[in-house]
Amino acid sequence: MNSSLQSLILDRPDLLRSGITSRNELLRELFAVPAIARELLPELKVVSLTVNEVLYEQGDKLEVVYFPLDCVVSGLSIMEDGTTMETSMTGREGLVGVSSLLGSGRSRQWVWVTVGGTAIQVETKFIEKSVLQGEEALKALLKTYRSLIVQLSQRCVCNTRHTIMERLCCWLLMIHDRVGGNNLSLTQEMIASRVGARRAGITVAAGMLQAMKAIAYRRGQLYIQDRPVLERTVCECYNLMRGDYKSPPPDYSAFSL
Amino acid sequence: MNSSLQSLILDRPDLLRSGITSRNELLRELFAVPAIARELLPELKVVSLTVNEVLYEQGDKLEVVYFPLDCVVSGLSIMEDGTTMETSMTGREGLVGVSSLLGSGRSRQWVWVTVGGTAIQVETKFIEKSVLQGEEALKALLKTYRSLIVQLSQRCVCNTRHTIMERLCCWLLMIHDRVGGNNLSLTQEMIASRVGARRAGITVAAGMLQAMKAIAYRRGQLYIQDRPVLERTVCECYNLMRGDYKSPPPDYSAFSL
DNA sequence: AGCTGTCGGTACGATTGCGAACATTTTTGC
DNA sequence: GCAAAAATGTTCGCAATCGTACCGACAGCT
Repeated sequence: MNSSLQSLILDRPDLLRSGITSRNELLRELFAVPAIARELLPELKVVSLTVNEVLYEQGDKLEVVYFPLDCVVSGLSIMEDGTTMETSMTGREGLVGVSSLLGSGRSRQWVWVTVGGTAIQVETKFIEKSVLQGEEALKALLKTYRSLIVQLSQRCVCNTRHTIMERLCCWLLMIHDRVGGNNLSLTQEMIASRVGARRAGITVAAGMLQAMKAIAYRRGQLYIQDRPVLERTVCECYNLMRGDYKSPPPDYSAFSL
Repeated sequence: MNSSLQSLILDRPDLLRSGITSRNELLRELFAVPAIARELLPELKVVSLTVNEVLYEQGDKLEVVYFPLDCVVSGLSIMEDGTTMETSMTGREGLVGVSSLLGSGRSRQWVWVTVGGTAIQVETKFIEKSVLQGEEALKALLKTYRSLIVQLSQRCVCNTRHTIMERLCCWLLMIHDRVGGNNLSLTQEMIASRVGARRAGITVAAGMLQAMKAIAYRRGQLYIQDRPVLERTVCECYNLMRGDYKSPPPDYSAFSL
């Protein structure tokens, strides 16, 4: 990173605090190109996203995109009967609102925050500009498209053929990968809407995981107690999806939250 | 279309016969840009794809892509237990092998031909060149990414929450949209592997559709007898996916097959 | 004509998960 | 402190689907 860029960053204590330069993998990749970094940097905004916050409704114009730092955002389909189902999740490995780029610019889904935290918000037009500027940004963004496609395909398979128990493990591991910590604020109701099952179904499966000492659960607080147990219980789907965003093990010791 | 382009096409009776200039919607869009048309035209190859032909295996390098004209190609996941499931299908509205563009260039899935027919084959590198050349090609291709994402999301929901009957209707309508005709060569075994159900389950559902006079079935030959009945029986998913590739009603009268 | 493999129809028990309750406990708001 | 709301635990009957198997019909081949 050259010195003019360095000074630009030093002017933004908010960004420094958020750990922007390394916590979102896609953003880090974009910033590896100095020209893009210089152009995007002044446009970044650190925002705090809270659980159940709605980022886009179906049909909304996508005017901003988000690079999650430690939050997880879900793409939800809401069916005619009112039940909701998560089809994808995005965390620090990707970008929320990719669909906005160079297209109709309207959301096809509801996009809700599943795990609250911090994200970098940028107006879509600035990202678009980077994409058209050079091959690097385009490649990085196409990679997130592909990542999304892999996730969607596998979840399609998983939801059709695997048990609630397996799907729950899968989902928990995916969340765990995206959040830096073992404590998760998640109600069973919420998990149910994400995994695509009844709340009562989650209660039973989560109960078994508790009995196996894999997780501990208490009123909206879920603690990942023994991840290896989850990894042994999960179906093949997890590893296939994981392979696509394989990231270095989270290490946040460098950041003061 | 300017005259030099015209003469280029006239030099290729094979392409003319295949109806290339209008039968694949994405290709038509790309050809609207004269520069791209001029560059791609000499590289196009008309190929005939037969049922169950494997276009890519998982891990294959994607060296060619296909623009289906009247065939349908499926992206399949093969699970550890050997069962297969379709997660996406592509016909004349799109491009097979999009994932190849500007990325690892390796397939993440098995890609099989579900309905045989004709397609235009192009080496990946030529398409890549077009994409990097101007915004139009990029936009057109990103649109197919989005289309794929919409299909995958909706199938994710559909497979999880809807009955085999609804899913079967959905799948048949999607195939029907992509093929110019009411006669389909499809065994129940094959449909089962696409819809993600047992063969016996398909027999029952297809039996009901026969009783409703929606389809007629005889040893690997399926005839769409009354499409409106299918449309009344299908779940909301079909229309949501359909909305994304809404194309003019197929009219092949202009082509001699 | 006879053999063989494919395809479709059918059956049956087992299982999973659903829909809809209701009970209990904890948190929250007043 | 108390009522209301939220979160979890539990139950029951039922529908959908699975796994598996068997049978008959048909098509292609010799």
